[in-house]
Amino acid sequence: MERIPEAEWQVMEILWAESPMGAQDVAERLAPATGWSLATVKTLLGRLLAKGALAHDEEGRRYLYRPAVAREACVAGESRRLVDRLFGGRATPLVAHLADTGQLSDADIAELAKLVKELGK
Amino acid sequence: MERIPEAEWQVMEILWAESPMGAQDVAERLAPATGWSLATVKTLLGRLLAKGALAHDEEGRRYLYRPAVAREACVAGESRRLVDRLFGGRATPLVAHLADTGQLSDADIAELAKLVKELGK
DNA sequence: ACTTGACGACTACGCCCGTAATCGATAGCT
DNA sequence: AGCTATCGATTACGGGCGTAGTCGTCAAGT
Repeated sequence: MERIPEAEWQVMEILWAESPMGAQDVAERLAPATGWSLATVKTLLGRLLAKGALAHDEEGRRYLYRPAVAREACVAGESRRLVDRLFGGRATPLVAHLADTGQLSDADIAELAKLVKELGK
Repeated sequence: MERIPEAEWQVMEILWAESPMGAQDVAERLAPATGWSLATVKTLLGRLLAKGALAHDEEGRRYLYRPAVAREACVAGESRRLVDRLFGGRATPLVAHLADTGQLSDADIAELAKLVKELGK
C-alpha cells in the first residue's frame, strides 16, 4: 500500500466522508480549513489517482472521485509504522507513554478498561 | 520542538542509547542496519547539531556528540501528531484500532489490563 | 619539515511534497 | 460561429530529505 502524505491525506478524508464528488466540491470543503486554491486540490487529486488511492467515474467531461483504498487500511499502515519506529513494534509501551504524558483523560481510561475487558474475553 | 525526520531519527537512537560518541563510532553502529557511508552520517550529525537536537563537546580536534533533547519528548510529539491526524486526538480509538487489526497479542492485552488497572487507581 | 590521514564544513543532486499557474480541449451560451 | 467558463493534464518551483563527494585544516607519524 502506497504511503499517503499529509496534504493528500486531507483530500482523502473529504472523500472518505462523502463520495463520489467532483474536484470543485472537494476544493470547497477543504478551503475553510486549508485555504488551498482549486489548482492545488486538482494536483492532489491527480497524484492520488496516479498512485491508485482514488478511482474516478467520468460524468460528462469531469470526474467524480471516490476512494479506492479503505481508510481503515491506511490508518493501519500509518499506526503500524509509528509503533514500529517509536516503540519497537510493541503497542503497550505506546499506551503507557500516552498515559505518562497525560494524554489520557479519566474518561479515556475508563473506556480503555472496558475495551480491554472486552478483548480479554 | 523541531521535527526529526526518519534518517536523522536513527542517528538519534544511537546516541540516546549511548553517548557521548564520535562521528566514526556512530557511523559504525549504523552501518550494519543502514549501509550508510561515513559522509552521510556526518551530514546527519551536522543537521541535528544545527537544529539543536544534538550538542557537542570538543575532544581534541573532533566532536563528541550527545543528545540535547530527551527521547521521551520527541516520542511524545510524534505520537501526538499521529493520534491527532488519524484519530481526532483521542487515544482510545487508536487502541481499539490496534486491537481490531490484530496488532495486539494476548500478552499485550494482559499487560494493558494491568496498566489500565494501575491508571484507574 | 613533509606527507598522510582524519576531522568537521561546505557543496551537490535527485526525489518528494506543498503550492500553484498555465494549457489544450470542450461544453454551453449568444 | 465565436467567446467564455470549466475540466483534467502538464509544467513549475522552492524547500526538505536521503545520500554522498570534496575541501580546508590540523595532528601525528617519519
